[in-house]
Amino acid sequence: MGHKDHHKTKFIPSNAPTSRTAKFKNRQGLIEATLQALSDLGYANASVSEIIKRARLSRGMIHLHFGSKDNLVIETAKHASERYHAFLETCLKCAGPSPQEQVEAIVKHDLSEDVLNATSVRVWYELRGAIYFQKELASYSDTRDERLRNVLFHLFIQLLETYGLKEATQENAEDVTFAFLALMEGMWTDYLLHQNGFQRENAKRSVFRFLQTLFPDHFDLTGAKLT
Amino acid sequence: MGHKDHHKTKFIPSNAPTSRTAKFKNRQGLIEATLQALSDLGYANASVSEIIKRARLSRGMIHLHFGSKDNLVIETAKHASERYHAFLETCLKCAGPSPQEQVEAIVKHDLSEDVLNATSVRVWYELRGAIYFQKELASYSDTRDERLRNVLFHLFIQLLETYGLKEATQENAEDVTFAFLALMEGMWTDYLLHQNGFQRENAKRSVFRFLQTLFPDHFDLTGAKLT
DNA sequence: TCATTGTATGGACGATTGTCCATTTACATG
DNA sequence: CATGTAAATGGACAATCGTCCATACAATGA
Repeated sequence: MGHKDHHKTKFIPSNAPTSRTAKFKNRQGLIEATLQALSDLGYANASVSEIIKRARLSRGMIHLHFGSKDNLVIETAKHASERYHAFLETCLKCAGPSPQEQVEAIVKHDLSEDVLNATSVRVWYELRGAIYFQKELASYSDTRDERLRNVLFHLFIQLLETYGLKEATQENAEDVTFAFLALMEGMWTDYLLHQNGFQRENAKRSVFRFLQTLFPDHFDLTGAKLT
Repeated sequence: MGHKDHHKTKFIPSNAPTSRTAKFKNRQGLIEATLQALSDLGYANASVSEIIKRARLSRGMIHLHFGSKDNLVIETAKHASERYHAFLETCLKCAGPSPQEQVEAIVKHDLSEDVLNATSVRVWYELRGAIYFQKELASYSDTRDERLRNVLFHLFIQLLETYGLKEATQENAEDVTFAFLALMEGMWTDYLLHQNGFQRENAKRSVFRFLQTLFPDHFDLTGAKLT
């Protein structure tokens, strides 16, 4: 069949249809509403009723767009994960090329208000808790995954080579990476548990103090030292 | 009233009744079953039915012993929290008195199989997630609370005074405490997310490497240095 | 303008939730 | 052994859960 598109609208199949964009907007709205509900009520209480109330849509929409509630939650986790990594990517691109500047960018990203805020931290915790009975979530609820781990490993290898408070062994770099990630992760937990007392600046200083101890030539208490 | 106890059983109101101990045993059983259910199914799916199935008791028991399911969960959190702190206390008592040995004891406690195991970590995560809509849980689901924080703060002050890679300022000790706690916390999260790949020994070495960097005279990769 | 198509609505459904209570069971005492 | 009290049972209850579908709506193409 190809004989019948003789005066179709120039092969622009469906460019302007407001319904398409409206559909997408509703889909997006459901995901945002799920994030909101997870944050407000936790996984246990984020029911279909609560989600559609926040999305200002009707019951059926979840089934229409996602097939099931489980699927909606998975797509929500996917969305959150992608947003996290996309923003991180941007931060790394904007920062200077030196390893210490790259590490600094990661710290600042992870402690920024865009990433470390009441809603996100809650959502990450809820999603991680749900991994056990919703295995598909595992791949989307680990922000410190292999990707980030590898980036950091290579940055620390470089730093260890430049300066040697320790020798630049494989094991050293692995340990530093491991400890650094655990440290950042722990900051998030601290934020979750002590949201009132948490001081973003203290957290940042504490991390840079850790880095300064390891690499006195490359870091000080405010971030990367430019050499 | 008072004229009628002339030959009551010597004021021992109910000493030997096996029913009392049986009741206590059932109460304890419900708490253990709740821990199990939280670990197996998560907070969202740990229903009354699932809990009593594990406790091998009848529906009504939860209401009899705890008044409500919410209350049962709170008591369970309390129980877990007390167990954690009691064991920590024991570890600190058994360890040597020097600050580096005390810190070592804390590390080994927190990374021991008694504390860091599949069930516990799951339960802590679930309980923390539930804080937002069950505020009472907050006081029981933070293992790294003020108590532990103060103990560590004073240990690090001592260590900073003995040896000065940094000066023994208030701020320094606070930062070290903060970072140390975050580091330990992060280990737990890593365990939760990568249970298969997690190596207890690597985690321990990583922590001691961190401590060694800060206090080269007091720690090496295997723990406290005895001087 | 009138069909056709895909989107959106909200009520119905059975299953399951937590709570409660009328019974039954077990045990200590008279 | 009979009696009374505390412990334990398991079914009834309304409320809510997630799923699904008959219906209504809006936009597109002939």
